[in-house]
Amino acid sequence: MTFVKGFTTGALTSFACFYVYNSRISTARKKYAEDAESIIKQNRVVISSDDPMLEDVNKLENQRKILKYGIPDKGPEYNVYENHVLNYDQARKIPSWVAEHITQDKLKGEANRKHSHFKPDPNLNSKFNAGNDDYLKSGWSRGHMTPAGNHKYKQTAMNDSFYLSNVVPQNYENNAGFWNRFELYCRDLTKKFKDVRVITGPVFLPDLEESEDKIFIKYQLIGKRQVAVPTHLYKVVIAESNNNNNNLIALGAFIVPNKPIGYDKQLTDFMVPLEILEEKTGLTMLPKLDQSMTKNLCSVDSCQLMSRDKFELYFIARRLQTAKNLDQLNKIYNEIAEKKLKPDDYLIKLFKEKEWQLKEKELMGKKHQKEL
DNA sequence: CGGGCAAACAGC
DNA sequence: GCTGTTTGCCCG
Repeated sequence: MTFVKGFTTGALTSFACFYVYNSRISTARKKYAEDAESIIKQNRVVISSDDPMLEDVNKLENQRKILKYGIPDKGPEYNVYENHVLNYDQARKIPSWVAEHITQDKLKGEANRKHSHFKPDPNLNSKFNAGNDDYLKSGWSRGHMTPAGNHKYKQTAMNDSFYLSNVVPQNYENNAGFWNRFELYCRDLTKKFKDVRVITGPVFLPDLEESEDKIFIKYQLIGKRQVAVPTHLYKVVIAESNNNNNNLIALGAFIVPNKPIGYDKQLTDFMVPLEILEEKTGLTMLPKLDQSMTKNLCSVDSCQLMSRDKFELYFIARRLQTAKNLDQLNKIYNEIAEKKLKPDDYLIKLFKEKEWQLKEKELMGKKHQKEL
């Protein structure tokens, strides 16, 4: 079947442009193009279904016309930072995924979050950037996707994680509690696995209990820029080791509600098949991974988060180290008894060291006052 | 570790 | 005068 149609001078020039500039046209293709050109010179364009090359040429010409003013741009496919890579969702003003590689070396170092500050990401199109004021007094915390604690080895890497391109509105209690323990668990995996890779991001899911015959996804928007509050957060964890020439790749996918999660819940309660996570996010997470070569993370590892006692002792230990005087030190230490926790040897040692240090300091202070 | 808030301060 | 940034102190 052959169609013959008239054409305008515009079509001729656009075709000529296409012909001149598209260097990808092969020699064989060139012949078709030349044929096409000779037909064009006769004021006719022939599109033939049994002439695939010519049809191709016409398709491309048509595409050029349709997209005369450019292709709608949803922003970069991904942005690269010192120690993480992410894709930013310009409509929701949050990342759609954040990828990172965790090793033991990266978890050691002097980088400290007190030297970092949340701020808009200067690498983004400012038109779509979120601001601190969007989060302020919104009722939601600024939750890191790749956590600050995964970048201890380098201050600039940690600073990068404080760009709001790496942040989503997260429930306070979830962020400080369950999610925090989840992140600690990921770091802990580096003790068993040489390489740990994690992809983290938001998910928007319908509340099936609330819906009846029709299903809706409902989510809050905060601030003047209307930053989207995800209903859930996900993590894909890939842990690898090659001990005894035996290459083990462990894979786990998790979807956690963006709300307080108690100690009664286990990490495995939130495990989902990767396919489900991919379906819900619209992302093929690991296109280059042969999944038949992987094992379930929670079958080769306990997937056990830190217990309540251990966790509370853990951050009491952190706070002990920041105590500035004996009064404060004792106050923090007394919390252990108040919460009916049993201090471990490490914590007792830490307290004694700090106590000695502060006593010394206060003694020096008094001596100094007397001299004056 | 994960966060916030308010006072003090600098700058226009 | 107001506004944005730093500092110190607070919590789970």
